[in-house]
Amino acid sequence: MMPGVDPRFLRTFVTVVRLASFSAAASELGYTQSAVSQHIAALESDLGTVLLRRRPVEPTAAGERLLEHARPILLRLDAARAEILRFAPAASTRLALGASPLAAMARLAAALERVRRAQPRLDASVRVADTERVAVAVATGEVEAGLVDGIAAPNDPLRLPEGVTLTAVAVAEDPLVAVLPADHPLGGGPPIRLDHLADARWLDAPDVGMLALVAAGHGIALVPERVVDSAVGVTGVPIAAPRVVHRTELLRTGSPSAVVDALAEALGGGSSPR
Amino acid sequence: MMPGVDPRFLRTFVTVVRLASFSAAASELGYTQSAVSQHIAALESDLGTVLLRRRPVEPTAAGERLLEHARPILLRLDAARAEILRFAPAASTRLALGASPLAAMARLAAALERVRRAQPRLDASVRVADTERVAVAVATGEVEAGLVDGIAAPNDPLRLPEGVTLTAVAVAEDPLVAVLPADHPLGGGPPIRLDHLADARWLDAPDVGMLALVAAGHGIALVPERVVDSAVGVTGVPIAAPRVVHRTELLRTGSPSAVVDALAEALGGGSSPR
DNA sequence: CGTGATTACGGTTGACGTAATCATA
DNA sequence: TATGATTACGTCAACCGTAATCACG
Repeated sequence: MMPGVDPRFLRTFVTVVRLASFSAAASELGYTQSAVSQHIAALESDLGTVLLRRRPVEPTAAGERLLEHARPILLRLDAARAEILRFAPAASTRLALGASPLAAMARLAAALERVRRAQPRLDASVRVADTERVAVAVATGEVEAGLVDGIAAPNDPLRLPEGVTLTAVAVAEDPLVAVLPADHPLGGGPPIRLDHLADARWLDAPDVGMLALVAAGHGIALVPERVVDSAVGVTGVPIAAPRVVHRTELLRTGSPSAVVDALAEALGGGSSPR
Repeated sequence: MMPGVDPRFLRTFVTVVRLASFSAAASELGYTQSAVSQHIAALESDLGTVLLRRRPVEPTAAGERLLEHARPILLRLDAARAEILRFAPAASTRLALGASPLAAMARLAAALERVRRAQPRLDASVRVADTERVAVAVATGEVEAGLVDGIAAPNDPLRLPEGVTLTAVAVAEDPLVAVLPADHPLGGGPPIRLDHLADARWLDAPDVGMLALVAAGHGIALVPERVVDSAVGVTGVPIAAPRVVHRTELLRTGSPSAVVDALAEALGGGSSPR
């Protein structure tokens, strides 16, 4: 009567779209070609709409819309499962971490060292990936916590992928300055309004290596203030209008965990719950 | 092998928690007491954790966490279903709307009138409810669109319930002023910083009727600028620090709809997609 | 004891696989 | 014609209801 869209069907649907093939999706998911066909047929009949064009396999407009719902739903479903599973086994000694490359690695190492002093038998490991993958890994329980960074408004949490809800503990927040070649006309002037620079050429990742590019006159970059001090050939110009910071956060799920608590403590985060 | 949390089980779980009873949930959902018990047992066994304490029925800590995932998941599942179902029937003539009470009703009526001139056979209706209910009604397809209002930062969309993703078309945005009794010490002074007023007494809905209360000295209110002009006995003080506006939005799903397009057009929204 | 949750058990539904058929590049 | 999607059909798991049992107030 009210069938309600089986998530398993959604999972095969997104897989079919990703691989653009029923049979490839079947083998990846451990189904037969037939089962996949039946899944898609069930969805299409239930929703009364064609979701895929076949040969070549590609989503219709309705299919595109369904995709935008399906991915966050599946993510959240996995996250829910992973989070509750954490309640079962009493305090494992594993502490797998995710970290995006630019997040303060040295600081993480120091914090881990401090945690290990209290818990010597801790089996800690760190995997490096981009911020989005780290967030998903934390949500789905692949890792216990993640250290990520990014650009945000002051006191605002970083943006996470849709469907991912995690607790963010702010670990660091550095004001950003716009960096210009030393001879740039805007250098040395008053604070810049970012919204007046809409058509300037941007280098948006706060990677120190990029300062060389800026010095060479190839663009404008946003970097933490303190990075600029040690660089030559560039000028740091404070930003007036939309105030932005480079923010580092420890991401964790809502389920209680002594080890993660200890790590958060060691990282010395002023808490900023979401 | 990877069972994956059946949403039907989640639905009975949240119902059981809401009603604090297995049997009540069973009758509401059209199941037997036994089936509900089996649903909860399946979840608990799958997740390896006790989710509910029985007699009285209440969620454990793990159950609480699961609830926070379950509700948005179920909402989103319904939303996905509803949105795709819209693709099936070619242009129904129904236009059910939701509206929160304070949103510009006169303006809505005028816009509807204009839409009906183009489509005389349109079966339009308006249901009034609070903003959250309106948002959910739009997401789940109960209504085609919703007119809502609320307080937000300039250019920021209104906050929607978790799990609800809709397109918001800004219909109006009025700067807010703090309203004080005419004899209030802060009146006539410089712009107020809201963050300096943390412990003042608030009346947070921008309802004109409340100006009377303010005039009588019962609190401080945030209201649209232009409302203050016509009121007596109160002073409007501009706000400096966290700039806030009273925002009115037309909420709609991502699925294309000629009628809703027409309505958005008639309301004259500067588009602000999400 | 009585209300309400759990367990036992059997029937029916429906998801999946095998295999045959159809369609398209 | 070959690769790949669909349809036909049989099987088996699991979901739900009936009914008996258990437990807490």
